[in-house]
Amino acid sequence: MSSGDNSKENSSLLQLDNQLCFSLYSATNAITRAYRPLLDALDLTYLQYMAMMVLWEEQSVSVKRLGERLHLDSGTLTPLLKRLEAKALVVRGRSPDDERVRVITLTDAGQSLKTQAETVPEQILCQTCMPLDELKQMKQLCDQLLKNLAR
Amino acid sequence: MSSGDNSKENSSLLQLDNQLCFSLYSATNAITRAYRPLLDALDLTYLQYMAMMVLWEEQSVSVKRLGERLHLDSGTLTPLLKRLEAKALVVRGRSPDDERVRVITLTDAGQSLKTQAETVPEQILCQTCMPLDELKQMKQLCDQLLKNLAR
DNA sequence: TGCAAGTATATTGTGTACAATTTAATTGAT
DNA sequence: ATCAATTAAATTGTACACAATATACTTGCA
Repeated sequence: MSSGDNSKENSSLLQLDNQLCFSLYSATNAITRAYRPLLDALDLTYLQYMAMMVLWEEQSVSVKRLGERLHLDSGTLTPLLKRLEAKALVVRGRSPDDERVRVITLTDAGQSLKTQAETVPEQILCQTCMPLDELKQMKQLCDQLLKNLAR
Repeated sequence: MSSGDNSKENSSLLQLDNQLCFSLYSATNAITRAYRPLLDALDLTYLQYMAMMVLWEEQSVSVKRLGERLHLDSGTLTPLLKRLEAKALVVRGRSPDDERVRVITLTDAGQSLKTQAETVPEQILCQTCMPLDELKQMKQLCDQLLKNLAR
């Protein structure tokens, strides 16, 4: 090989990290696909489901707060929240204290969707076919990575 | 609490898996963001970079083959490949054996971009601030998950 | 008090993902 | 040889992500 060791090292380095990033990326796409048929029954996308989870915990949040919880900005959240409002799952009000702030509040329909949603996690857990400790380990590593890359 | 243990169990179950899926999802978004400024220098998006990596390995692939490597379909790949062609990094030809098959081939410009790309992985590796063995472990867990969820 | 700086959300534009459908070429069974 | 079934890509439509910018409200200080 005319280019020798150096080219080989660069290639394998390229591969190592890419395998990691790409594995992460592919696993995320795969799990989103796994959720899809389950969430179709609730007429929610995966992101909408995540937003609803925050609301099921907090009842009422600002766009800023929701963005902090989901690590997303208003460019993603505004259209998402309009869709949830169109489905009558939330109301997009204003804070009386600060007219700039949108206050997203769960409706009764939004609240009652939680009962149906509670069957979802177990089904996904099942489909992963992985022991709980490995899933926990994975979560811990992802959280560490996210923290280290925090913008 | 009027709803008692059952509600508590459902909630924690809901949380466990969601923390996993959501951590995975957030980590993937974070790493894509980390790549962005580096890839901007190459005028590539993260997905375009991944497609180029397949091409740097294989020189020439069908859309089907590329889709198998990236776990994506023609709905995602066709517009992507048109963009790469518009940048003159690839040529979208046809197989002489089978006119249905698009054969994507690296151009000289596409090939020579590899040299610049070789500096990227190390920089990302650095930014993760994580030991290699943890990254490898993470990759292994993601690969297992992907395999178990394979469509 | 008035206005510059800051903050919260919305908008615009580009580029993924992917389901569903369409188009065009190939194959295989009769 | 022919045509139904299959296959490979492309198209259409919806919904994220996110950079860059715009808008509207609030705050703080001269």
